Amino acid sequence: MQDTAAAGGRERLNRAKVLRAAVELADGGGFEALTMRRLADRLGVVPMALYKHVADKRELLDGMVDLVFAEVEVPADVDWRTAMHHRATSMRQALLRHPWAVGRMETGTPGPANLHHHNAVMRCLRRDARFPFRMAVHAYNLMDAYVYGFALQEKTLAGDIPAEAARRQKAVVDRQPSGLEDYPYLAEVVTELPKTGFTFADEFEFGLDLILDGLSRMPQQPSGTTGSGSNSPLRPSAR
Amino acid sequence: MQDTAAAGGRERLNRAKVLRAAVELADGGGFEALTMRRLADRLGVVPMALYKHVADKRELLDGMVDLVFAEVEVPADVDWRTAMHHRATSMRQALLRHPWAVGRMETGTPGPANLHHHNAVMRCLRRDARFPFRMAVHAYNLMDAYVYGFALQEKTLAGDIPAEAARRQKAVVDRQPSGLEDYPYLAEVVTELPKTGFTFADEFEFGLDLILDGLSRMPQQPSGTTGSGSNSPLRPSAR
DNA sequence: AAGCTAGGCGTACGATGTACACCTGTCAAG
DNA sequence: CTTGACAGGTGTACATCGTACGCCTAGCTT
Repeated sequence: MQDTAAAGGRERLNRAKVLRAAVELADGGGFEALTMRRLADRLGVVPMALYKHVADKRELLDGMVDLVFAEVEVPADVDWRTAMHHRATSMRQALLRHPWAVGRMETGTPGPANLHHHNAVMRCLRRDARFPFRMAVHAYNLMDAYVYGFALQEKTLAGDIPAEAARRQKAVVDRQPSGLEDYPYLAEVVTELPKTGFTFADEFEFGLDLILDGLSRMPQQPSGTTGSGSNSPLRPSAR
Repeated sequence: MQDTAAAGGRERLNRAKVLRAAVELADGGGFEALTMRRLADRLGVVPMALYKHVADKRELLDGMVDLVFAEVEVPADVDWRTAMHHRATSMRQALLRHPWAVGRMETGTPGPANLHHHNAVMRCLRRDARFPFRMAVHAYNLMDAYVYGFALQEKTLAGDIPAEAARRQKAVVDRQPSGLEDYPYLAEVVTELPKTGFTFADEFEFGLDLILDGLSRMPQQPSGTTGSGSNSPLRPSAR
């Protein structure tokens, strides 16, 4: 069996090609553009041919998500705070490249890149940051929630496909005059925010730093490698 | 026109009934169970009848999301930290009741409850917490990202419909023996976490407190009503 | 030379959202 | 009381989706 072949010298399909094409398709046209039929078209093949390489659409998506995980870097040779900062921004960027993956990174059956990634993050938190087990879990959940949640916001506000947002933004504002007058604090956002040089990158950085600062203050930090904060051994205050 | 009537004494439909039934349907069977045909069935009506009350499925979903927003409380008569804590847990609980809404709260055209909610939160941050405008935006984005992201994690880990998770959990672990041996830090999570009395509620609380603590330390806080933290006027450290 | 098999093809089915035309009970206007 | 408009429920129909099932063939193994 070789790759060139079949009817007409066309190259044969394989799982990797299917997954890559699927990612490209979804990147270009959004999640709803990812259709078995369109994917088959793009590969010059009949829809049912895909099912020789993926069991069904769910499994296709699992494979695509694992490709995204493979793009996320978890550096191992730096202090934990730098590593976690890097992995967070790396994840955000991957999700910017693949908006269809937002909200789907932890659904379905995890692939090898997924497992590798989570293991690497836990290793960083346990071995490098020396968090006690339970604290490492806290930290992981907190960081993941923030990163995934931010990506979700960024996607829906900045637009899944770069057209939507403008339209939606306009639709809300155009519901004048009965619109923003009743909501002065919303009106402030609409009128003031554009003047501030708002960028999602800065916004992301702010929250990420605040979270990493908070984690740096948690107990069981090694004295040398910790971040900027003093490390008073405190849980976040009870309320 | 009265509500009883039409063919056979059956009560007439209206938008509110359609929306409520749609929410119940999605609550019970997950998002993919929400089908115009099933919804019509449940209302004892033919599918096309629904289109006299909602323009299309997108608008139906917009209306449903607004019902969820209406369930989220933003107390106005307490200090900002308490208010924000309450609104966050209130949002989390609403999303637990309506898992189909996770990741969809800010999509589509915002309804009145949505606008009211966002205005109330911004009012709390600007008027009560006295954050400078840009800081209020930072705070809002951070809290929202966390709450939405946490809800997303909780949904996919605990299961959209309460069956899934167990199956998925098992599927991963059962991929033995080539499974967890290569991932010692993941293995630790699988074996240790069940022993720790892990609950999502505690987990949520941890991150939320950390974030609110961090925000309490931000500049322009009034001296009296702030939370527990000291308020050194610092942005999160640059890195 | 024989035949096994991987992988592409064709057809077909049920489910979905919804366009369009129709039909009917209710109520306001005369 | 009659009439006509109209709000709202009905029926049919279509494009599109995922995918089950069976066939067909090229090329490798024996």
